[in-house]
Amino acid sequence: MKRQKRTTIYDIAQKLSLAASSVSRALSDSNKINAETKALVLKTAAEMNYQQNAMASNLRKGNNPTIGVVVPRINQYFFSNVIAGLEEVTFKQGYNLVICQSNELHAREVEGVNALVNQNVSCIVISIAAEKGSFDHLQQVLDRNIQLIQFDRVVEELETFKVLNNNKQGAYEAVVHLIEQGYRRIALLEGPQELHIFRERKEGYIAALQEYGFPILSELMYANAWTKELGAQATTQLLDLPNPPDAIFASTSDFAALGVLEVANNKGIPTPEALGICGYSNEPFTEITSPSITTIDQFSVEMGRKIGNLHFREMENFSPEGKTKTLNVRPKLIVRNSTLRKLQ
Amino acid sequence: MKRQKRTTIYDIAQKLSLAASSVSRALSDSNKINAETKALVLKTAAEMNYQQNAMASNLRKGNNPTIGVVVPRINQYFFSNVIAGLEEVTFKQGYNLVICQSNELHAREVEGVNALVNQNVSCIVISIAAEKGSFDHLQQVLDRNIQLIQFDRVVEELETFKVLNNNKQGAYEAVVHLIEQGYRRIALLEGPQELHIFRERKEGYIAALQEYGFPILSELMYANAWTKELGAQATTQLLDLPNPPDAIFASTSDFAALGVLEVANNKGIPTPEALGICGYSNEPFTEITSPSITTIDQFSVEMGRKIGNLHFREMENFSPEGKTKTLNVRPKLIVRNSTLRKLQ
DNA sequence: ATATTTTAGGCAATCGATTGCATTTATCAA
DNA sequence: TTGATAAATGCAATCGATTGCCTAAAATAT
Repeated sequence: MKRQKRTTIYDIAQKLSLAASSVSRALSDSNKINAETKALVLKTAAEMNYQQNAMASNLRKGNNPTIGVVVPRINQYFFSNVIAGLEEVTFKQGYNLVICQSNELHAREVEGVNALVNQNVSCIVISIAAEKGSFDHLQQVLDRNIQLIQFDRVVEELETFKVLNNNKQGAYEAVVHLIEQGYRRIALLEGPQELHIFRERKEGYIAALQEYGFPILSELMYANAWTKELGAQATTQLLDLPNPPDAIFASTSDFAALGVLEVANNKGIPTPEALGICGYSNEPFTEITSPSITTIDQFSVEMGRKIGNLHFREMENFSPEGKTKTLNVRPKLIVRNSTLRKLQ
Repeated sequence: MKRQKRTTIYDIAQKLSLAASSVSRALSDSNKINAETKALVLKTAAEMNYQQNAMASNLRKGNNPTIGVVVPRINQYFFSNVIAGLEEVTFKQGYNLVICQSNELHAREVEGVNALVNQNVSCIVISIAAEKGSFDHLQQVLDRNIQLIQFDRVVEELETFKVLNNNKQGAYEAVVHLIEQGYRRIALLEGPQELHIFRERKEGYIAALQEYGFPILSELMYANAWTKELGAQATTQLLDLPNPPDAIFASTSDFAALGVLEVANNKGIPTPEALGICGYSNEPFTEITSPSITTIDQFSVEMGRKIGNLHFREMENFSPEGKTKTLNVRPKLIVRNSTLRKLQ
């Protein structure tokens, strides 16, 4: 295994009888170098197959042009799309993206964040795990003057940049739509209330009902139904009520909505006629179920781009006062057949 | 913006009146250090909020415990799952994962690979872009003695580790299944033949037909149908043939199969009775279409884990002769309603 | 009590690129 | 022709951690 050493600027310098500093200047396109020399260095570097050692450069410059990302799961539609959008922006800027997944576990989240701090990344982008714990690890990021951008699931009390969906708004619009379609007993599938996104969605649900003068009935609010199976289970119980709902808003996810739909289909309850169903996230599959599922689009790729742009814009004119800036992405209701009783 | 300097080993050394080397030894758990001293250093480091500077360490040690990944699209089901599986393994080993997407463009792939080489990562994991070009960039990786693991879509002529699905096998099994279900004119939707995975699937299709004595009919093989739209278009044309197929194997993707299904549904052609449909990849949605779609599972998360394990195993007992090792992941046919005419 | 081995810790070079400052060379003005 | 200025290049320190080599002290053997 012949380990051919990498070419360094010293190798180039020696070959050209120059100082390493000149080579460095030529490569970094400094203006303190003669045009001819620069051309010569560039040519020689290419010939010698030179590739800069990023670690040396970063060490000396004291910064690492890298953005670290920590998400619960990489292979979840929403997150993988955010990452895709973010990567688009970071790549254009010549930045790298380092990715960790927390698997919804707090301990892994902490480990991931620390690893990124060690790398001295210039920014950490995070959506916190469902399993909440202390947020010392995030405070540390701030103390070290590493930019912190939280998105979607955030620690509210921490003063950082935040990029959020307006969850209350999304839920509100969904429920208003259900009411306008003539549904009168609208049930809610809730997510874990430790996460503010689920609290906000619940608020939106309540706000809409109140605005239209509907009662808020606790028997129609079902806690912790955020998978397909739990959604199905919740549906079975809700439909067994003496006075069952005529619509179910699965505010947790489209997967929960899918569980609802399956139960309805199995029981022969026609959707949308006898039961309206609305999900959250606009997963690709919602378009192709029968009937297709009404849901809320979160513009995930766009959200990723927004995060990236936020970082690079702040880098330039970093404003100490702006540390807490919050960007809101307005979600959009996607009306499909599972709630469409009336012609629009 | 007060920029409080990071604590370094020198700070700790000074505080304890020790040499930096001793601090380093204590932190790296060397055996050349007294147990008490070690404990003291560890305690002080924690108090002073010390975090190692990974760049300095990596520079000195000449390696970067990082695996770089280049895939066409991060947010594609198959790839995001492979990455998730890979991350699982790399994280356990304390390795980082750096991710780039090529967007199917050769130029971006080259840029991404070069960025990773600059970072001096210890391994590059790649699935090449559909837009093929020279593979000098990959040759360079090898020349620099960085491990290269190709997966799924590979440059065959390059001697590297490869982790593959047995595409021929998968396609073969699918077509045999169709034949056993009584389908007699089985059409094939092909992907770009520059990519070997699509060539192999075609081979599997042909092999199955031949084995059962069926003719290979070029009019039933439709090139480049690898999106939903192209799949639908292909189906329309195939069904307009004087002697149309009674089954369509969308070897390119489940999305193409979905396009087939939609056309069939629109035309009122019953599936699976009059038209059998089989996709490829086992996308989540194939389970919930009506009818559900028969497809081939690629064990993507498992594939990611295999890639990671391959790297770490080879690191230990690196065997020069083993440079070309190929791991095959055997795909599995998932039979669903879109091809099920007979009771099993 | 002396010689030998272990153990703990210090010194200083090193990884490769960058950069402030010093120096040389070229250019121009007087 | 000489002095002043600008341009190009060299020198050497630096970023922070690691590690080979060396020395002093402690532990063990003779």
